[in-house]
Amino acid sequence: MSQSEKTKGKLIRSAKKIFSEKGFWDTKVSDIVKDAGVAQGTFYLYFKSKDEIFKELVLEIRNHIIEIIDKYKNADENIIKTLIDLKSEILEYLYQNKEIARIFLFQLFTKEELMQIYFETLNYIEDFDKNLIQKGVAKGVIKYPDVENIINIILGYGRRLFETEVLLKGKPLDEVKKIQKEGIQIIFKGIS
Amino acid sequence: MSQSEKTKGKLIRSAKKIFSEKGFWDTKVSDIVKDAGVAQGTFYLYFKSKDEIFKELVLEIRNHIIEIIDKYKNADENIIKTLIDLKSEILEYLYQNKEIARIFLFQLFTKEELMQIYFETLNYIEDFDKNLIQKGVAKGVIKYPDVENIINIILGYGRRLFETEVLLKGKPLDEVKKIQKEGIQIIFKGIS
DNA sequence: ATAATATGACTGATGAGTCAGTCAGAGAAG
DNA sequence: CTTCTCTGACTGACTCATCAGTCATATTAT
Repeated sequence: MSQSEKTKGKLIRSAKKIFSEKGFWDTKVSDIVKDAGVAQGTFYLYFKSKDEIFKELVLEIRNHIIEIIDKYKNADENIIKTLIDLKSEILEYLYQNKEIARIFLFQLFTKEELMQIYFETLNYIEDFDKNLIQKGVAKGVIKYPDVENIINIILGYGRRLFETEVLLKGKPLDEVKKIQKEGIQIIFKGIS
Repeated sequence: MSQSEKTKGKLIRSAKKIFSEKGFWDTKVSDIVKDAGVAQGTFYLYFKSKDEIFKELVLEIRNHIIEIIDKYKNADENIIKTLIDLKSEILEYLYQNKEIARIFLFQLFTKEELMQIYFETLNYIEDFDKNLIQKGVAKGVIKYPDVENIINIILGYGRRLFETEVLLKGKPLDEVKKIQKEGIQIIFKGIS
């Protein structure tokens, strides 16, 4: 790895850490460079601005989530299994990247542009879920017809699970996966 | 109403509006006073600091939500009805106070002190729900024993419903209440 | 020796909070 | 009734600390 790649990496690692702890506004560029062990000027060799590095982190999550979903785009196993597997994989990614996950969930709501990225990503998930649920309704496996509302239950649950069980309580991944699976099964029982 | 009460009221109204649009950090005291039609100095006759007025708004929500829950503390109708009524009442309050609701849901995550108020409030709701659900489990009405997980589903859903159906889509209160009732019934079917 | 990296003191803008001063109107004094 | 004084509410130009971003210079690697 070249020197410059190393330095940029250090800056990104420090930025993730500090943005996730203190949020965008309370994080000073001077905090990031101090943590990374480089000078203020060095930061600007790698990033145009504080805004830019922040956006880069946010896009990293968005892109990864979209990638995961795309893998499932042509899965045609049974509906509930697909959903459980997908949610489990997203959970795992967020679990392994708690810092940027925290940024994504909590720190995007003051900048219009970042909110758009957030909602765009959410929409992508919603569309996938909607498609899946609609198949279930068509097949008659799912009796409750308000697809939007089902998605509200599922997505609301997913977010909350990550917030409380992972971020607040710090439960291990396997346990949270198991809980999530149960939760989804319960929801499916409810709409059957 | 005295002159000074009027002025303080104007400042609070403007603060709600602007904080909810732009968040804490992007809102300048100069924005608030401009909107309220008073001078910068006047602001500091009524509030010690920008932090203070923000916190005042946040506490307003917390206190109101706690009040609502307390009303239900000794209700002993059937479990699902109590839950639906409570959630409906909280929904209605947030609906009527969208601006501070937006602040409460999205703007508290950069200041440690404010996050504590957020989690404290959430805890209050959780405790109430937990108590209710536990009764259901004891009675045998609810078969699924992981009370925490049930609460994850219910609370996650509540938040999400408000975010998408009220704040994003702007649906009328009655419709959202109806949707929420259906959602809760589905969850109950799932855990029965 | 030359290019690639890094440095950190500096600058300029910004915005929270201050404070000396204005002013309308309510009584009191003549 | 009119002049004087007092007071509560308000004003806005100013101060001062804070930071994002710059740049002339230094160091390191090839």
